[in-house]
Amino acid sequence: MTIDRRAAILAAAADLIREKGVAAVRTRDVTARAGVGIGLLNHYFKWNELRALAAAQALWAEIDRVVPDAPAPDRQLDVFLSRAFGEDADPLWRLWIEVTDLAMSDPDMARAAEGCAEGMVNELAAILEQGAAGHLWHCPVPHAAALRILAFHDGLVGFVLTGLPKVERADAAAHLKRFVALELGLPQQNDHVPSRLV
Amino acid sequence: MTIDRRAAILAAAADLIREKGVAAVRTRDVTARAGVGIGLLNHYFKWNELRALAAAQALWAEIDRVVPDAPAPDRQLDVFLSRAFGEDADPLWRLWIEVTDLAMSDPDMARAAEGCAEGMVNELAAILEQGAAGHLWHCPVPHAAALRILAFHDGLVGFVLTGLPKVERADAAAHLKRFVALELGLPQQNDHVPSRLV
DNA sequence: CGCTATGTTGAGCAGATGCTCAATATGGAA
DNA sequence: TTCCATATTGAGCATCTGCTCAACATAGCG
Repeated sequence: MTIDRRAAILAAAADLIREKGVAAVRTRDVTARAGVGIGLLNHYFKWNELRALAAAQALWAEIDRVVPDAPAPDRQLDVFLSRAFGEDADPLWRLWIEVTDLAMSDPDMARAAEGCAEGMVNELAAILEQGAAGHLWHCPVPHAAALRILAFHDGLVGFVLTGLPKVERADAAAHLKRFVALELGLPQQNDHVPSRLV
Repeated sequence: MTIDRRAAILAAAADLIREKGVAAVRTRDVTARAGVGIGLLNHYFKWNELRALAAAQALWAEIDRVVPDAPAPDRQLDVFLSRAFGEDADPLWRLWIEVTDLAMSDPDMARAAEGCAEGMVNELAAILEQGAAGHLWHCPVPHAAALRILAFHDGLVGFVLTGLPKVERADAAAHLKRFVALELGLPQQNDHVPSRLV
């Protein structure tokens, strides 16, 4: 039995996408990294398919790297909020922006990224639901609340990463914390939200 | 004095970008539309510069088309909210997503789009400030509030247009209305926000 | 008219890139 | 060992695309 070179090609593509972004990766880069001939890539994949599968795999890998487990829902939420605009998470969100942009015109990409998007919402919704069940906060419709929080976060992340418009990371984090507190009926912690922002 | 063919090239590029998106437009498309030779484009511009200038011009044109004037700030806000997720506005937001994505790796694009981004924030901030001055609502820091509202809107628009994750236009509009009402201390209008969402 | 400066043209260049396909290697069955 | 199906290779093809540059057109001036 030979090594599974199909999987090697997919893994190489995902690695390269994490390193250079989706748009910058070429078929030749992938086959070189995987240590196989150019022809083999086209034997197993069409480039659009491979790129979409690899991008989704890269997204999951970044999500796993950025969103670690925590014991209790309130700790999980703290971790989410404190890492939301950290530079550690930049690769994830750069990739996310690129993938969603491509998904507008590439059906393969749209299909492949579907699971990631739903996964992110569901993961946050689960945290919110657990916290609500444990009376840590109030959250009648966790899925909808998760959607809102992620939408706000997504928008702010775009601002921070593109500078359109220019927003400081710390300000973005403060905005998000304030929104989440509002959303969950938690008391505002004014040390986190400078009066210049609200 | 000859016709200003430089302006014709820029205008043709902007038109094509509005029709097909930034990524789909080629130098040859632009010169053909402008009715000039290929060489003239390169005489007056570098392609990256032209693309960035034209994209910014296209953005402004879409903004002007989607955001008309209204007499009073509360009417302006109503118009903003009711059009925020209308299909009329799709071209604007598709373009916006593409431009911000490109701005991450293209300094020309980032510089050209800067004004658009600041303009959108300032325009909304002005509305919020006027409304606050007229005691229509409460808004201590209009610029920060405008930033938050646009960030939330941007995030939701991305969800609606890419389907990552899938969100209905009507739900997105309801979420945004609720967010704005919360932000401005307005009473919630429950007919606009189904209980399924909150 | 001749002369010069500026405006304009488009065939063709150079480089990039996904993909083909004839040739070759490999592994297992008979 | 022989044979065949499958795996694998990479030079080369076809296409695309921004840009060059030698040639040509035009307008203003003396």
